[in-house]
Amino acid sequence: MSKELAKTYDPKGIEDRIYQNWMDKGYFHAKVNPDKKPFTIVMPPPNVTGQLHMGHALDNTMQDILIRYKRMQGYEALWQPGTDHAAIATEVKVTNMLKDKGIDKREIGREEFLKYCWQWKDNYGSRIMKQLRKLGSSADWDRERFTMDEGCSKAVEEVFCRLYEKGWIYKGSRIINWCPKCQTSLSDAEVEHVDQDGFFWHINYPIVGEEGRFVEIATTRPETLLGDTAVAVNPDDERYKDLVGKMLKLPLTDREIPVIADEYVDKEFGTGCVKITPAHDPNDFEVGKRHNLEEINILNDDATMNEKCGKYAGMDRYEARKAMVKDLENLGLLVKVVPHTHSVGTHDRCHTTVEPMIKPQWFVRMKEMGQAALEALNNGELQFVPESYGKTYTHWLENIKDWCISRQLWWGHRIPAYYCEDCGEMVVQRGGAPAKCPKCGGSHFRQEEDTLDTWFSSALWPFSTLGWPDKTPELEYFYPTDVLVTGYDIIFFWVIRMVFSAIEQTGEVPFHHVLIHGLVRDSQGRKMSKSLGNGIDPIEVIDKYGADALRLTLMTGNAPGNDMRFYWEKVEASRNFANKVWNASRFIMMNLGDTVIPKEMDPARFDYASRWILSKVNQLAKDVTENMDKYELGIAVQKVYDFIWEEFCDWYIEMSKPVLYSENEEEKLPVLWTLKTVLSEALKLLHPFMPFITEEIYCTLNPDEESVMISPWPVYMEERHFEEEESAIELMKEAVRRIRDVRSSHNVPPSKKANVFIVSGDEDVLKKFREAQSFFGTLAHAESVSLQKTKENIDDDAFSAIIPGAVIYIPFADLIDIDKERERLTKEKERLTKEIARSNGMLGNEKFLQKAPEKKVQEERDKLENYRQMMAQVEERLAQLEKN
RNA sequence: GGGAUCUUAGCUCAGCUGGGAGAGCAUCUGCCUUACAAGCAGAGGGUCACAGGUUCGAGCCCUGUAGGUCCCACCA
Repeated sequence: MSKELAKTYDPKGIEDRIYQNWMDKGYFHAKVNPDKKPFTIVMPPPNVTGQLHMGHALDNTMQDILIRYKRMQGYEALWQPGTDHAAIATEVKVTNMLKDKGIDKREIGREEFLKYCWQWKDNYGSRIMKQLRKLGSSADWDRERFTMDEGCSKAVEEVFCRLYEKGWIYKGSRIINWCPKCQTSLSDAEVEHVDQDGFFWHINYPIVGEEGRFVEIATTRPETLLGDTAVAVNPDDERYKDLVGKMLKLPLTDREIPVIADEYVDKEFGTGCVKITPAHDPNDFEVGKRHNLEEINILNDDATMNEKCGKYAGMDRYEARKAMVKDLENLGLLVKVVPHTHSVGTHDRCHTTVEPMIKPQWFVRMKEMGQAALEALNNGELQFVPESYGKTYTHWLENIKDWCISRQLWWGHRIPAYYCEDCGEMVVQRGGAPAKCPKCGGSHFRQEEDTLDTWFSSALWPFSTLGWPDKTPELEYFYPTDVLVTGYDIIFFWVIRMVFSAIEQTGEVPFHHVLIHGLVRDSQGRKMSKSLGNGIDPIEVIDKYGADALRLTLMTGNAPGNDMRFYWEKVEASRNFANKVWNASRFIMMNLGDTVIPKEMDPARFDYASRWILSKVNQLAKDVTENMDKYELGIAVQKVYDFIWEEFCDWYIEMSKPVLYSENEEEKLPVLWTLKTVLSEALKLLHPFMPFITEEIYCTLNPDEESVMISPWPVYMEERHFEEEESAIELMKEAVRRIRDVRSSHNVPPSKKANVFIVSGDEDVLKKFREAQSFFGTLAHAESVSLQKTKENIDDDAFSAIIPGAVIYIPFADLIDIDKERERLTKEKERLTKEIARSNGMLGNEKFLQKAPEKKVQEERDKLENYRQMMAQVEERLAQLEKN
C-alpha cells in the first residue's frame, strides 16, 4: 500500500489477486501432521447441477470463519470440499435438456443417458466450486470429492453389502410413495404434505342380499374405489355390529367385498365406515395385511387407470374421478358431496401429488441404528447448536420407519444385486457380478436396475471422503470431524443419516457439534425461490460490494438457527465498515511513513491512551475467542466491529492526533507503535470474517510477514491489562462528551474555543486527568484545560457537568440556559436515586452477596460509592442554582 | 392432533447463565475539522404482545391468554 491510496476501498481485483496468492502458497492445504492437532469440517456437498445461492453463501461463510479461526490458532485445519450427484435433481435436468433436443431418455437407453449425465456433471460440476472461491472459501480444493467418484462409490458398495449381510437391508414389496411424474419411489422425507381443498364424497355400498340397505362410506379419493377389497368399521361401534362379516356389492364393478372390524377406524370420523384400498393407501395396506385382504393395483406408473379398471382404463386419475362420480350419481349411490380440506402428499421436488403404490423396493432396517443415533445425542457425543434442534432430531428418531433406499432412476449408485438369468437367484456382492451362480451354476447375470437414494451416499460423506473403507492416514488423523454446519431443513435428510451410518460403520460419531443456521429470506420474509424470482445472486452482491461485505452482512444481526432477511441496505452498511477499516489503515500508514517500528516497546513509554487501547484490544481478543468457541459468530464479529469503529477510530485515533502532529519524535514513536500493533491485532480478529480486506492491509502494514491468514490468533495477555488506565480514559471520554454537549446545545461554533476547568478534591482523579490531558484540545475543542483542587477563580454561573469524582466548569456564562441546566440536574438526580436504590437492593441482599463472584460484589460497591459522590455534587449544584 | 419457535424503537433484528433497554437502517439538528460525507458530533423515538406469579430486583424464570411462523403426524 502506498500513499496514492484511493479514498475508498474497492474490492474489485484485490479479492481475486489475494485468493490466487493464497492458492499459490498452498495455505488451504491440510496434511497429516502429528505435531499439530487436527480440526476438520466436511463441506455439505452442493448439487453438481446447482448454482450458488444465499443459503450456500451463509453456510460456507460460517464454515470458512471457523476454519480460518482454527487455522490461526495453530490447528491443522482441514475443510474437505466436494459435490453431490443429486440423483433425481440431475436426472430431471438432463432429461429435460434431452427433451429439448428431441431425445427421449427411454429410447437412448441407460448407458447412453449416463454419458449425457457425466457430460453434464463435467460441464457444471465445477461451476459452484468456482463460485465458492469468490466467497473466499479456504477449503482444501486438492481434496475435492464427488459422491460418485471411485472412492465414494466403493464406500457405498461396502456399506450396502455390510448392511445386507447383517440382514438390515432387505428387498420387499411394500407400500411406498410413488411420484407419477418422475416415475420413481420416494422416501418419506421426500414427501411434503400440503393442505388442499377437496371434497368428501359420501357413497352408498349396497349390502348383498338385503335389497335397499346400504353402507355409507366417505372418501376423498373416489377413484380408488376400484381397488377396494373391504369396508372396515370399528369393532366397538354399536351401529355397525351386525354388519361385520356381511358382503357388500362394490359399485361400478362386479365384485363383492366383506365388511371387517378393525381398531384403526375412528367411530367419530366421517360415517364410521372406511373403504379399504390396500394397494393405494398406507393405512389400508396395514389393515389389509391384518385381514389377509387382496391388494388390487389399479394404477399405471404414470397414474393413469390400468387395465383392471374397465371403462375407466387409460384415464388420468382425476379424469377417472370425475367420470366415476358422475356414474355413481346416475346410479343413485352418491349420497352427498361435502367440502373438505385435507393434506395431500406431494413430491418435494416437482410438487406432483404422490401416489401410494405397492412396489418391490429395497429398505434399510432402522431400529438399531436409529437407537444408536439417539444415544449419541443423549450421552453428549453429539451436540446441536442451538440445543433445541436436538429435540427435532430426537422426535424424528423415536418415530423412525424403515428407509426406502431404492429409486427407479439411472443417475446414481446402482444397487450391487445380481440376478441369475437362468434360475433368478439373487446375489449381493462387492466388485461386480459373480462368475458363477451359486445355485444353478449359470454364468449370466443381470444387475438390479434400481439405484440408491441420493442420501445413501451423502450419509457416508464425512468418512468416505477421507478414504474409508481403507484405513488411510487421513481417516485416522482427521476423523471424526469437529463440526458440521448446515441448515435446519436438512436435519432429517442428511444429519441423522450421517450420524447413524457413521456410528454403524466407523464406531464413532461423524462430528461432535452440529451448528445449525436458518434460511436467508428476501426483504419481505419470503423464501428465495426460482418461481418467485426473488432470489438474490451472491455473486452479484460480491461484484457490487465485495465478498467481505457479503460475509459481514450474513454474519451480523441474527442468532444461530434463526432465519434472516436479506437487505441491500445491510450490505451497504457492511461495505461502509470495510471502508472505515480501509481509511483508518490509510491514516495509520500515512503517519508511519518510513518510520521503523521496533518489534517491542518499553511499556514505560506509553501514554495513558495507548495503554487504554492496548488493554482494550487485549480484552477484545479474550472475548472474541470465547464467543468463537461457543459458535457465537455474530456476537464475535459485532464486538470486533464495535471495537474498531467506536473505540479505535472514534477515540484512539483522535487522541493520537495531537501527538502525531507534534514535532516530538520521542513521544510519537510509542503512539505509532500502538497504532500499528492495535490495528494488526484487530485485523487478525477480523480476518476470519473479512479475509480479503484484512489480508490486503495486514500485508502492507507488516511487510515482513507473509499473510494474516497464517499469523497466530491473538491471545489475552495479563501484562497488557491496564485497569487504571482504562478507567482514566473512560473518565476523560465522559468529560469530553459533556463538553461536546455544552458546545452543541449552545451552538458554539468550532472556531470559538472554550476554557475548561476540571475540579476535583480527589488527587487521584486529578492525576488521571493530568495524564490524559494532552488529548483534550482536539477532542473537546478546548482552548485550555485547567485542573484544580477547588473552585477558585471560576464564575459561579459557569456551566457545570458532573462526572464521577469531578466537576467540569465552562465559564460561558452568557451561553448557559439556567432552566435547561436545572432540568438536566433534576433528571440526573432521578437517575441517581434509582441507581442507588438498585445498588442498595443488591448489596443488601444476602443471597447476592453469597452467590455472586467477589469481583462483581466489589464492582457494585464501587459503583454505589460513585453514585453517592455524584449525588452530593448534583445536590450542591442544584442548591447553587436556586441561590442565583 | 403433537412439538418447536417467535412477539423488544418507524423497519429489520441483537440482548449469553435474572442486576445499566441496545445495533443497523430510517427521521431530525449542526458540521466538507488535513484517514474516511460510504464520514464526524448530537437528538428524538420502546408499559420489551397481554394477565398473573416467584424475587430485594424480570425483556430474561414459572403459569395462563392472544397472535405469527415452522416442523412432524395415517385421520379415510
